[in-house]
Amino acid sequence: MSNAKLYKGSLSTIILKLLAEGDKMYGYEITQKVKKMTQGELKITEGALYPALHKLEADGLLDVEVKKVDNRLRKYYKLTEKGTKESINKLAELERFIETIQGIVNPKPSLG
Amino acid sequence: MSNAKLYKGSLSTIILKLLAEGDKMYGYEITQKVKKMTQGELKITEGALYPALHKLEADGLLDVEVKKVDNRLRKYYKLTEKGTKESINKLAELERFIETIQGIVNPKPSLG
DNA sequence: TTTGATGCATAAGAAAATTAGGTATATTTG
DNA sequence: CAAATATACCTAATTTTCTTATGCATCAAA
Repeated sequence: MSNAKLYKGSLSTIILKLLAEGDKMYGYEITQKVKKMTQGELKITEGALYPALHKLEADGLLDVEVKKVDNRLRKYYKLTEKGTKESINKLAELERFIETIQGIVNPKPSLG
Repeated sequence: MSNAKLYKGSLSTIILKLLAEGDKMYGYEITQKVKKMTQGELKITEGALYPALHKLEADGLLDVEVKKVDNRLRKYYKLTEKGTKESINKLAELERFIETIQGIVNPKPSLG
């Protein structure tokens, strides 16, 4: 279930971003959505996802709601107020990181 | 010596990229160059840098040459042939990773 | 009926950082 | 002159964050 090795540290940001879109989501749904959005490039492993979700919940960024659908359990997660704020921060941080990396990979001569 | 926290996994790629520019470099020089190129955004810690350099050397991607300048030791690193190839691969991988992340952070509606 | 998809979970291990030291020389600054 | 800062290397302990490998359960499809 894995592929890209470089996304270390960005998983929680990805989760927060998806949930900031509006709707609550459950774990499996997140893996499938990311897979689809990235054309299969990024396959989030369950061993990474569930601990990450639990940590975000423990940190007060997510609320959980358990539902039974088709006789199967789903744990729906949504952002708390704190989570909404944090998603904005994390997104900005990730975007700044990308710009920073771009500054190295594709530098402007004046700074190289 | 640290600041931006999201670059896990990209350090060796950064090192290879800088050395692919042409000139040999020594460790301290790399930290200073990255700091300058990123306007202080990315400060590579020595605890990360030196083990990374040693691993790249052990993997046959870098060659070392020790010099004494102003009565201080410098270990100059340069790419081996293998390292040159690997730098190209790693760079491409990093760029694909960035595109993938962009696809999530700034998705096209058709895939969202 | 057995494989694959859906849906959750955890434990052991690896990778890659941070943090916090250590050593030494040279320069700057109060 | 003494102390702080910059230059230059290093490593060990710890933490974070994954991967890999499981386990359990339901349901659909082959």
